[in-house]
Amino acid sequence: MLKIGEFAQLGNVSVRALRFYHEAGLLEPSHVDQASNYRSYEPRQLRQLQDIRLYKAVGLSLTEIRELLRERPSAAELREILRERRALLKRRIEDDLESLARIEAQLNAAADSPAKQMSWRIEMRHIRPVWVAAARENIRSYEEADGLFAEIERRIGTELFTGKRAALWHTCANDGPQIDCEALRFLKRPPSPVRGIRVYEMPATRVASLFHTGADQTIPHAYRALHAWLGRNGLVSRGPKCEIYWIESDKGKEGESLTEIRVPVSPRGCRSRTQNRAA
Amino acid sequence: MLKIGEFAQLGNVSVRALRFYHEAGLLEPSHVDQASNYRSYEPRQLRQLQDIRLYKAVGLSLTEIRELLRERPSAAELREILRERRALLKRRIEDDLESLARIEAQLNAAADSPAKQMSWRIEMRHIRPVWVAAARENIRSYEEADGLFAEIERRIGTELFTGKRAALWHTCANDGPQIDCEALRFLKRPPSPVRGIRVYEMPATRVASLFHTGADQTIPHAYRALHAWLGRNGLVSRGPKCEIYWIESDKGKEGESLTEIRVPVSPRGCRSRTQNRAA
DNA sequence: ACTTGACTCTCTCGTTACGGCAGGGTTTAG
DNA sequence: CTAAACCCTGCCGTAACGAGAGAGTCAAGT
Repeated sequence: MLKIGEFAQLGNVSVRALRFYHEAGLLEPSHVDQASNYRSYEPRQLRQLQDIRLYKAVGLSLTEIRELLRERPSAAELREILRERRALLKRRIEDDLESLARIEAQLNAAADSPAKQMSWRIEMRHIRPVWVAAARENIRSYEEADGLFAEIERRIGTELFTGKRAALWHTCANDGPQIDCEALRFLKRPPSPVRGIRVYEMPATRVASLFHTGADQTIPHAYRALHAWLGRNGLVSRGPKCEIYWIESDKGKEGESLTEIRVPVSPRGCRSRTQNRAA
Repeated sequence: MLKIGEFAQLGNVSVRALRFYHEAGLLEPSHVDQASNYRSYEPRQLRQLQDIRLYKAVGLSLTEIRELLRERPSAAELREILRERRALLKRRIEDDLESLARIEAQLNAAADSPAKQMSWRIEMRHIRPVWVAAARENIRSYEEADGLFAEIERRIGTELFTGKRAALWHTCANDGPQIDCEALRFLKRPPSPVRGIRVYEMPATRVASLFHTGADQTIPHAYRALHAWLGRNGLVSRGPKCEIYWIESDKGKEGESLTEIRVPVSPRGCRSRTQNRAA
């Protein structure tokens, strides 16, 4: 019979932890004095304490450990649990390393343009599938896009809209004389069929996303930064870029505007039929 | 000006988190309505939110992030921080993998002797340096060790003792006719010089430790398990094993006894002059 | 003007696995 | 007999929010 202090020392845990395990039903002292409430433990209980520490080291929570102790699992079951844990751990490690790499890329980006002081935050995002109404046309100037939006808004009740205006740029001025613009509105739900307007569900995608604030002239800078970032992160664009006009500024006060640029990406070396020259 | 919900959506965080960041002084809304307490944010604040998420991804605490945001660090400083984090992460990963490996070894140990049902828990422990009083002699039978303990106890006041009796077995019955036993008592502090008894400080060591309960006859099983475990973990013994008699049983009720066995170890391939044949 | 639904506010509690007190009883060695 | 060393219960604090209650606000449609 050991007092709690000795038992704690032998088991390499704190007295406080032992009391906690008692309260949590993980390790019941073999005897509790009626009068003084002193706990005592028997030598053989050391084994159970060591088991608890073992499970803790694998990353199990005390609740899970309690279950395990109750069920007295076989070695095979233990190995199974261990395998799961190992897999989980490896995933976590990979995630960590990946995010570290991206952060490093971000820092390098900052170093690339130290004079500019303007460095962009670019993130990967998972986009859920969403229903859209679209009007696509070849236009000669960016201003003509307004007409496309107007057409969507004429054909579809505004009460179905969610979010703001957006556009897919299948081809832009950089790529040649043609500007192939698909004006978009996001919809709350699949609408009843509409004539004159294409309505479809955009599939889920992974995109690199960048937010641009301020005057529209600086948007090309943002694009250059985005493409540089893609290169550093071993990614390639695999479709038309999407702009979402979260805040559209009135002429004169352009500082207010907020535009999100999304480029669907896949790892370099991954071929896709939807690959776009524009990217 | 964005309402908190929109801002949260654009920044990929929860409304709750934004309120929390406000309270914590991480991200002050650009405006709070006097009457309704509604928070509003400006588009440019998105950048700061993204920074926060970036730092969080590196593993910084919100407190640290707050400092960082206040100090507006240069890219070079950021890289420094990142390097630290990366190092820390790598250490953590290695630790995790190491403990996983040990646990797997433990499971294999259990598989080795499924019939026995008796599987031992073996752990690595770091032993702090400690002062000891020792009496060492070649003896012919284990019972003679009692005499050595008696001698220590005669020569040194018992008020200096801490812990229980222990013994270093430089040579044991397995190794030949000679049993080279060093009886030990741990001391609270370095004592004044004593004649007739060797007193010295045992250095810090890493040991593999195993607790044995029950009848003394099963101790050899424990030793075999311990050596098997060392083999599986790529460790070799590098000195005399130490037994600590935490509970010494009276004859008749041997179930109560508790003996710790410690073997000082080093990674395989690591040579040492104190290497002992007995191990 | 009224309602409805979508937002928003503050406040409190819950989470994990204990650590660190305070305030008071117990054991043990000298 | 007393002092030191243990032990007890009970309460608060941790990090970073999530969940939910209960109440106030906003925008749109009737």
